[in-house]
Amino acid sequence: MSNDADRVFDSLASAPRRQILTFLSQTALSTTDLAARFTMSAPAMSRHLAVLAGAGLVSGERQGQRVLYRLNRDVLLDALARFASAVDGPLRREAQAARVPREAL
Amino acid sequence: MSNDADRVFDSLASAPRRQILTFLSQTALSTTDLAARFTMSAPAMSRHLAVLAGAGLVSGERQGQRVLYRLNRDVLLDALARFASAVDGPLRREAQAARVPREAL
DNA sequence: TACACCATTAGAATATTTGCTAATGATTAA
DNA sequence: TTAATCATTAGCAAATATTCTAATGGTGTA
Repeated sequence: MSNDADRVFDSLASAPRRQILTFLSQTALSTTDLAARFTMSAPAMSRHLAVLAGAGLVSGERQGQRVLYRLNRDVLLDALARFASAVDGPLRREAQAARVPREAL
Repeated sequence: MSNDADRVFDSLASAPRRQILTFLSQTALSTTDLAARFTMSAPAMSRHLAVLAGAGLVSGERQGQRVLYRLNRDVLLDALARFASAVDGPLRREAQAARVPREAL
């Protein structure tokens, strides 16, 4: 019964996973690359990446032996924006409708 | 060792808690009010509210027997915006600097 | 083929979360 | 004061999450 927002916010509840996303916002990295940056075992990192991928926040693409993970920036920002809209109170509703598209910021 | 962001995102990992925040975005509500809307015991709701209050996302004010909880909208939106900025890649950095203040949207 | 390396899955230990009921505090009203 | 109501804390059980090491799978190279 878990929807997209559930998976995204479950993913973001982990500080290491949020940090992973910030690393991936700079460049694509492999499981081992990331594990080294975290002093964390590769299996543990692999699980974190699986959680993030399950939420659609990252995508892994095999490049030879390695699997390069990249951030799906739009999925993440859309989820944040969607929830931000949901908690924007009645007074801000019309402002929401006239919101400037993210690309224009 | 948990910082503000940790507490905010830990809070948001729970679907009921996210829903609580959307309810509170409309109006202040008491523990019992909220428990009734969730088919959840009052103690369970009280704990959720304690978690949210610990993250600074809501504030409770006693009004006679009841305790009215309100959403601290700015704390929530600031946390979301801060993380969104952190994952905005290099290409968007300069756009960030020129970002339109939230109030102007 | 045989070996090395990277990634993932499996299994286990520990810790945390989440829900309940029961008990305790706090406040108002009879 | 006594009773009623709302909120919270305490104690417990079940489920989940996080980490490790060991085992397995996939890929490239000698």
